[in-house]
Amino acid sequence: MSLVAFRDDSSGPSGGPLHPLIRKLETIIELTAEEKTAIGDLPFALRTYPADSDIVREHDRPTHCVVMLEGMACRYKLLPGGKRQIFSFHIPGDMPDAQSLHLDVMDHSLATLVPTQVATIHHDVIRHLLRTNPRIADAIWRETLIDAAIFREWMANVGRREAHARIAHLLCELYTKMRAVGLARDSRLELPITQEELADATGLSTVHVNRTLQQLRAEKLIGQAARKVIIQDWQGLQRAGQFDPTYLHMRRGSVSD
Amino acid sequence: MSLVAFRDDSSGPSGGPLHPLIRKLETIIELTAEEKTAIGDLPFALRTYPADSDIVREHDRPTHCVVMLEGMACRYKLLPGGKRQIFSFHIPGDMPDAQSLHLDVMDHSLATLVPTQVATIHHDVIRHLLRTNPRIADAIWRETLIDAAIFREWMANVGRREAHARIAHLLCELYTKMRAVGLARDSRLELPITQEELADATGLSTVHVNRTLQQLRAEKLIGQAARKVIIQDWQGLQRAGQFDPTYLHMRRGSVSD
DNA sequence: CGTTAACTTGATAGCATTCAACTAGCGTGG
DNA sequence: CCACGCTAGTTGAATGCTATCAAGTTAACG
Repeated sequence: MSLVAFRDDSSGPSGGPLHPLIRKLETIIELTAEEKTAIGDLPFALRTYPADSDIVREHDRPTHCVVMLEGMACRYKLLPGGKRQIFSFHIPGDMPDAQSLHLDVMDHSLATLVPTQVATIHHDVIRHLLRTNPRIADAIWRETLIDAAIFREWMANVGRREAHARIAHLLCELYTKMRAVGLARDSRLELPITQEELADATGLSTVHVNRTLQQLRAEKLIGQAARKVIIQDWQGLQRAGQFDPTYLHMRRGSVSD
Repeated sequence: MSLVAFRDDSSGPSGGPLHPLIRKLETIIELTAEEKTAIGDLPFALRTYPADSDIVREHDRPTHCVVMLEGMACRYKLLPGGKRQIFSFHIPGDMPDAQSLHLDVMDHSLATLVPTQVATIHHDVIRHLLRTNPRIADAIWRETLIDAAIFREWMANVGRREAHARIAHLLCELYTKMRAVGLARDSRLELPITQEELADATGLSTVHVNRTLQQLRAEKLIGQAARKVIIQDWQGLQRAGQFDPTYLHMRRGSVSD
């Protein structure tokens, strides 16, 4: 059902396995037919990971980049003492370790949340693509800058908002991002994220996340549902989370509601 | 006295106003003479700002990039409710709004902490430089990725460390970064940062920052000094802050002690 | 239908905030 | 030259948000 979201409406019959990446880049720039072909023809390897497994680990020296095709992943770091901070969630089309093109050692890890399929592409291949297609290089650079903007917003979220707003803000962001790539619609999003992961993303304890979600439900901002979030009051949720999507740098028209 | 740190030891007699940028890039890659000339010859405008004034504001659409020449600045965002989160501190050589090359609207502000001199360079000029000097483009992309790595570390700092470690970690980072460009030495760094700014960078209250600093002093990790931090126990401070400089992605040899 | 992971609930403890007042340092001006 | 005034830093008391601990409940899954 949700696969419909990935169908290629604009680039002809095939689509190809790397299509989610093309689709994602097209939310940034218009790609020419040649550019789409250049991406679609990239040699890659398909890899499938079970839930909760590391794709790339801190201290690794990757030789390949990862393109998300299906599933969901997160970047995180474990601190001495055992606490974990999650930095971002990633959905199909994302290239979560683009930084490894320029930074040789990983300073954090990338892990799956659910069974996930990715394409791995050798750095040399991508570097050649970027050298010969400056517009694609710019688009990917832009992507990494948006990543950074999201990190900043999360920093503000964790540092200066209280639990209620933090959770609301995160839900607003996830809904907005997933909606933009067709993974959510009608105020309904599949969220394969446990409360523990929500806690590690917001700097809270699981217990407090649980209570805060209950409060949001009591306020009729979101609805009850297993592994799924139903937004009952989008305006209210944005208000509660002080959500202003500017930092996502989406194109006009793709911002929801 | 600290101006000595800016003198150009490697590139001949002049240096030129943009020398801090060249120096900074040289901590990333070896620049050829031609590349240094290309940067040194960039047309720019000098601008001087008093302390506590905005250089770029949220929602601006910059047409120029800023290169820090002298002083200190920070990036921040004000949240509804009046709270402020500081995302980063910037020192001479930094290009704090490089993102404006690819993201048209500012999602945060850039402000001075002390009287500060910057060079502004038109986007078109920089874009031309990057197009004709791919290695410089890569170096600057790399810089923006390190920025992002620092954001992540700060997120973990704010989200998962308690006050004592947070402050210690921040001091370790500032010392390491400033030492790398010659703005600190002998465990001594000039820190024109108020406790309020420290608080907004760590997600704490000024009162708690004050008490935490006192504790660090009582533990003999740092020394008492106005507008200056003297590190009395570098090993201990790193331990207290769980500081591991990997995320700064500095070249081997430039990491201190 | 048993087993485990995820979620929920209640009670207690604690780190950090807030409020309010006070001190120190420093530049300005009488 | 010292008073004034402002900013930055300091201190104490009270409150509160969130964590922790421990136990129970639900849901998912083979």
